Amino acid sequence: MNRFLGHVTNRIDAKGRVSVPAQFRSIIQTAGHTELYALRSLHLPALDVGGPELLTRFDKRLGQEDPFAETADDMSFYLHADGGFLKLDGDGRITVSDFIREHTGISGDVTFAGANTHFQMWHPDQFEAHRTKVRERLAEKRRQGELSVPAGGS
Amino acid sequence: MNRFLGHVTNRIDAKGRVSVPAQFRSIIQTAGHTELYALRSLHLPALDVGGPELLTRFDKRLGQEDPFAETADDMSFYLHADGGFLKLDGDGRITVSDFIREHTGISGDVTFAGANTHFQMWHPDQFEAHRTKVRERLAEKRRQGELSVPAGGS
DNA sequence: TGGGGCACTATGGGCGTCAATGGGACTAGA
DNA sequence: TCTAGTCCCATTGACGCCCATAGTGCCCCA
Repeated sequence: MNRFLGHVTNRIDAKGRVSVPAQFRSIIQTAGHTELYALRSLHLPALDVGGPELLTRFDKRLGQEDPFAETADDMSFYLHADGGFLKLDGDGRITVSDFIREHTGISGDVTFAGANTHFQMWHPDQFEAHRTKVRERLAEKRRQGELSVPAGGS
Repeated sequence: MNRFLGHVTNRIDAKGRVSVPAQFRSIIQTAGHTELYALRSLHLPALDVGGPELLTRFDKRLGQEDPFAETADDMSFYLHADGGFLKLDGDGRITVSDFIREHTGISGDVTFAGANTHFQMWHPDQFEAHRTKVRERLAEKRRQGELSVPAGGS
């Protein structure tokens, strides 16, 4: 399966390293990459991480904006200044830099959460809090009949 | 028959594994899959489980949402981060992870319940309680004449 | 119609592999 | 020379893969 799915929590060691879950790693390595592109999420205390093509994908969207509009400037700044690369070491670990810690509050453990085309890095507590909120919002929508379960068929 | 019907309770062994009922397994294996997609039910202490196409079906639903709205983000998080794959071993068993135990309260035994296009995993007691409640609700509705049972045929 | 045997499922357990983690040593830059 | 980053290796615990066994239902045949 070539999608990022599920979530795992790993420990940061004394040297500030943390193992990227093997399942996620294999997806990236299958694509032939040894680097990760990380971006601070706009509205969540989490990091969006993926292979280098993640940046490409965002860049493409940026290209569709009017280059003279303020939005394009903002997006470009956001992508290139507020994002960065993370190097995978030989054992599939990355170093948790201040760039990561500041935005996410991560200190001792990291929760890696799948997001289909990429994955996210969270402070375990923040992740749990967000999960609870998301479930509440969706349950509410469901109660209001705004969410219909897709019809089966097989 | 390619529908999930009935319910069975199986034991979790010392290694935390439990056999998926052969009846359910055969439906999934007939489709050529060795993986299961599991999702924590929004309103029940149960897991919704099915073949990978279950995720595809939900993904399709997600595609109908406005990608910039909060609901789309929530749904993606719910589907991709709060859901995950369960691997079937050579004997048709899955390991019951904390991911499952936390949400369902499952510890020693698991009740597998058919749900037509997919099936559910329950703590036996919770399942029994839910079953009783559902029957009561339906009986009440019927008493109020809100439920008409279609005439049987065949 | 009853008995024997076959097929299959659920369950238990051994064992090898791999992932996660910890730590030492080397290198380069300050 | 000291520090930070990298590379490499060791440990351990979890998990996948394999085989064994027991219980059960079904079928066939006498």
